[in-house]
Amino acid sequence: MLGRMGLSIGQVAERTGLSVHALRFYEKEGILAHQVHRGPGGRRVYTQQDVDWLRMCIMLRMSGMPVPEIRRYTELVRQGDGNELQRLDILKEHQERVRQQMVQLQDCLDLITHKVGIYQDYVNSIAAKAVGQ
Amino acid sequence: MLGRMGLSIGQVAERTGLSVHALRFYEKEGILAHQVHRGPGGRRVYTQQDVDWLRMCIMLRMSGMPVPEIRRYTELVRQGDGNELQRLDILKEHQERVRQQMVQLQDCLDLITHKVGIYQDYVNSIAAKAVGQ
DNA sequence: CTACGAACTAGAGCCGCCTCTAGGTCAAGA
DNA sequence: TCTTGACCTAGAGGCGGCTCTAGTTCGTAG
Repeated sequence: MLGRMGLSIGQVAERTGLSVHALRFYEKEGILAHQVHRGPGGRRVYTQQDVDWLRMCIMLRMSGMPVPEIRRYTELVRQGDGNELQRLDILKEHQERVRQQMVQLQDCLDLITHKVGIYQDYVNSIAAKAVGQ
Repeated sequence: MLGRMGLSIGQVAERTGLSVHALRFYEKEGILAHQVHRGPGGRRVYTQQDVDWLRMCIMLRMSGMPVPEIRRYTELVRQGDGNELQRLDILKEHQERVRQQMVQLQDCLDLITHKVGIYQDYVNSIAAKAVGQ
């Protein structure tokens, strides 16, 4: 049961939506800000902070930040104070990429919506004819 | 030189931004609405319509539609009139996915922007201190 | 002639990101 | 005692989407 603050890998999987496989993979990839503590039998014991960190990583991944870049960011955080400017650079760069991504996506959406409109009108007109006869 | 309407694979690559490899790959995957005509020596000859179609496919891909689904859509178009409702379904479904994607992306962007703000303030305050001394 | 550039085919290879397997430990419950 | 289930490690495997290789065939330019 791990005491009130400790979470098993399964519980973290539930809470984050990641698979236990993915959690171990992320750890191996150096994507955890603080080394995961081990309980009896060598089992991982996560804290709420780990879960919070993972949730942020999930946001970064979802928005397309590659694993190696998340690792670089994580390493800076692990190193501690003094590199805030570098962290800021990574975040700003990513922010810009996400903005561009959204613009692109909006263009795609406009095209799709345009085509949906055309097909919808066509399908409606066919249906109207069928009723008319 | 291919006559005024015919384009070589290289020209289409230039015009679409796809690689010639990708163009052959897309064709093999059944992602061309009309069979590509072949010129002397078995070389592909594309029309402007092919380019237009490819540009739409690129939009679908960019917005995350998987190749197999683009193929299904393409097949419907190849079959000709009568299946507009099915085409509409595919487009609407994708439209919805893109919308959700944008919402997600906006959430990510909000988080990132929030963090950028925090780091920016911090970095500014450090800079201010340095000036003050 | 020869040599270049651009095209061709079939199929292998690569990258990113997990996902799964094999073989094992351990604790609690029937 | 035996089984079940959650966990462990190391490493193989899979998937989507290209990308590249090998070995040719052309047509034009030097």
